[in-house]
Amino acid sequence: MLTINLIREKRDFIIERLKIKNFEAGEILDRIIAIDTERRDIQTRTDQMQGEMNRISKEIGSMMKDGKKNEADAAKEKTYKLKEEIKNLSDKLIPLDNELRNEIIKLPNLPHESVAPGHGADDNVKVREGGQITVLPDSAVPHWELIKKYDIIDFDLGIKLTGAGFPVYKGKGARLERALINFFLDEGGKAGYREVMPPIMVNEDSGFGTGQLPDKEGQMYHAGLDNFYLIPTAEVPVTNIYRDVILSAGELPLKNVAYTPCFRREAGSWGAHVRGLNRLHQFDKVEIVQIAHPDHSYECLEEMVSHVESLIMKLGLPYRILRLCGGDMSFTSALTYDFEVWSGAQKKWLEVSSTSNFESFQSNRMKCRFKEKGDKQTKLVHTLNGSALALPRIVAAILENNQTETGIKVPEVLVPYTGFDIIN
RNA sequence: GGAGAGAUGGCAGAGCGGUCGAAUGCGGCGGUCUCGAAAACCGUUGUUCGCCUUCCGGCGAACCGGGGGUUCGAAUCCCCCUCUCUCCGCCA
Repeated sequence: MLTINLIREKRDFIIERLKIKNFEAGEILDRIIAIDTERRDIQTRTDQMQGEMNRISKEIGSMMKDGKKNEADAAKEKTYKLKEEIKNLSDKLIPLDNELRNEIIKLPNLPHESVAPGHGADDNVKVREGGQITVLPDSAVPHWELIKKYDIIDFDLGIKLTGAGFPVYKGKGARLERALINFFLDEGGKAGYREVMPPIMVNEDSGFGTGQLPDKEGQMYHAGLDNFYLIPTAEVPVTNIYRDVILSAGELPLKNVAYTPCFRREAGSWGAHVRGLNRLHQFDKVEIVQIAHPDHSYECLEEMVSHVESLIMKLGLPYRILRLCGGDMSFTSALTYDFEVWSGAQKKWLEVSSTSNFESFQSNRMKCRFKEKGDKQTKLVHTLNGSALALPRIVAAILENNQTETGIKVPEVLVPYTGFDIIN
């Protein structure tokens, strides 16, 4: 959520920046500015009247004490009309506040100056790539055949238990999944992230704080009886740890890493291109989240990018890093790097991490602020997060790229975690 | 699920219709003392919005879990909601 101050002061700048995201902001901004002007006018007037009212009430108090009942009654007479005027005016204030907020939350975050214009995936900018593109023999098969062959992930059983997109990991498949989670968590710990285990259901306030609500309501599973949402990513609970909190500059950046299952309804996005592990309703992910000082948040972002990159390198997977163009970025992000790994048998790139700086977009929703030492005023922190990493496509890539005649070779770094070096 | 009690500033905890943004203690910050530290002593100490101020700041409004009501006036009285605690029940 953009701050009202920025909107008041930099209307034209916002319009320019949002063009990069192919968003026409002019009309909304003008509406916001008009509502805001009216709101301030009304508040100024009600504040004045309320002050007058408070003064008279105090006078009545001391008159009563002094036994001047007649004077007090006369003063009461004066308040009746004033009270009514205040009510008439202040009744307008709440609807105006709501209206204002409803308009402001329609505005996406401003893209960072390094973000290229563009409309979709084709316009993303390749930052760098690493690893060797895997060349597999013609006999190589995609992961959905490998998991059947070795009986390590069972989609049909998941359909029986729940529905499509809820796989059951079995035997070495389950072990591999757990090994990856532990490996990612341990690597996060080594990089200075505190491990947390948050709830995987959140309330409405948390959903709003990170920007899932009201926008992506339909993309989350909702437990209606209690009004809880199953998290689509650990970003939601972990970032909301700092909702309504005032930090001191000295404690920044705060770094947390969390493993959670993630739940996504993925309404309307199924098709032939999302076979097997490519898209699921429930999947595992380790997420890193940073709460950063605004002056240093882009250094934090670079550090997170290096961390994610190191994970992929250690797993020995070919990868590339993309800086998303304006049209492909999320509503909430200021700058996003996507990480993709090469899936040898499908012969395509699979997105395994999205690492972003949200600047103050989430913190303004969450009211997460900090104070500089000796400073009275509060400022908004910057929030960042990244997948480090999302499991299913990593598993898909490992299975496909590492397949051999005799079985699937487990990446060396994972062997201490799995307890085996081949799936056969 | 049943019965009862409660929710006040960073924490603990008073206040139960007017002078209460709120006593007191602890903590935090600044200072005195000290070679330095501790102790002691002194001072200071929330957030949001609006108006004025080119800085420093000043003035006003609101906030005592959330929402509504009574009243000239509400932390204090009434209603609803949420949450917490205690006992009972159930239970990994």
